[in-house]
Amino acid sequence: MKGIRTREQILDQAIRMASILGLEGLTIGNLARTLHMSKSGLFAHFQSKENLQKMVVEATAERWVHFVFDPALEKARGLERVQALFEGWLAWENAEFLPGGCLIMSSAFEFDDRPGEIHDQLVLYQRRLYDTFERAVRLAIDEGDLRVDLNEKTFVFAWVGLFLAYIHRSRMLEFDDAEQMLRQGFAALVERSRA
Amino acid sequence: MKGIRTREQILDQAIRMASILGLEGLTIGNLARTLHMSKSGLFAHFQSKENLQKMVVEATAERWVHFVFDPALEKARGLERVQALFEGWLAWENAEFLPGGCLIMSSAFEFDDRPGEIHDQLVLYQRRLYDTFERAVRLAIDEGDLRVDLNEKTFVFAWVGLFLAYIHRSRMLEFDDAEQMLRQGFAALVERSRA
DNA sequence: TAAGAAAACGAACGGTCGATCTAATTCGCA
DNA sequence: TGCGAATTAGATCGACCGTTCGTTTTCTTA
Repeated sequence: MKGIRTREQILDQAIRMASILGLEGLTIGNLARTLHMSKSGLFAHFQSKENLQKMVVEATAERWVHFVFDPALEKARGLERVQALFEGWLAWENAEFLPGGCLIMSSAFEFDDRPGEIHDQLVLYQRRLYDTFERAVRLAIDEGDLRVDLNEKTFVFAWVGLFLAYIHRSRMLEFDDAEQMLRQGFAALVERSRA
Repeated sequence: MKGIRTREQILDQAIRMASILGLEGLTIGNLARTLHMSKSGLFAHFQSKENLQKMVVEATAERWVHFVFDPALEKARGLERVQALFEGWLAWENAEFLPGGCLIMSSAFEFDDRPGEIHDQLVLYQRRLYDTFERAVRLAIDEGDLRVDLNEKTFVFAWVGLFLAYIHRSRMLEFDDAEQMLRQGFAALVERSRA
């Protein structure tokens, strides 16, 4: 019973560290030291490093659903829901439990050339994210908010691009106009996609 | 004399490996093994791991200038040069000497939360890339190819975003329509920016 | 071609990695 | 309260990390 609770705490901290150091930079010794635990005691909760990484990715994906997807689902289908996904994803990127930013996206760039189960798992969640967004855009078209000749894949491609450029500009270049440029870019994307 | 030549070969291979494994994933032992050298013999060329990483980044940036920037400079200022930068950067991303893709961009996502000299060096080159692109767009405006009310930062922000989305879609999601979507997205960006 | 410089080598260092034991502790529940 | 199970600690393993050392090989050139 207690084990489950501590495992949650471990995963919580592991997500924090992985968002900064990456899934490979995350080490069991460092994680245990931060949590004032022994390496072996922590290790017992997971059976391998790779398993820990998997669980970190899975727990992060679950949080994403709760933090970004579920609230947007409560909005009416159409442009309103698309906007909610946009705001939710942006808030997610800057959430206090992800000090290094969206772990799913940064892990994608980390593991794009490293085959294995983690890679496959990440691909799965990336595609779900695209599917989620494309479905919301498709509904916005059906609802009459966006142009009928709009390609939802094109829309989401540009959307993800703006988001990645935002991450790059805010985290790497440390320009403080990054959020403004993201919002402006997305607003323009929406405007030229309106019905 | 010979040392310089071997160091070039080492850096050549180091760039290859770093583009796949990242600057941290690159290890001296692995690099030496691949080149059929001893660790110590290779190490003598650089004085530390960090120094090797710095030289890898510097050598990559030099190549970028030769591969992307210089050819574009031979084009006439204006939209033609912007297009040349676009094509050059895309060819760079898929160049055979960068099997893992653009090292500058992937390193940026790797080091965005790791302070130090490498981070600062990367920031410098990132900003140069933005400056280069923005200057080319500015010239295209001055030449009358693009709208006078166009903000070159906004244009480049969207451009970089499309490029990052392309990397993500082609390398991570492994969708084969990535290049098509990039070209289509960039062409649309140019079209709505025309004078 | 012989001498000095440059380059590469092999062995070893302290440290950390993930992983595996056994022993001690703590927990849940009859 | 006490017992069995679940959980944590501690010691240790082999592998690899970056780094240093003294030595040997290879190159350069006088």
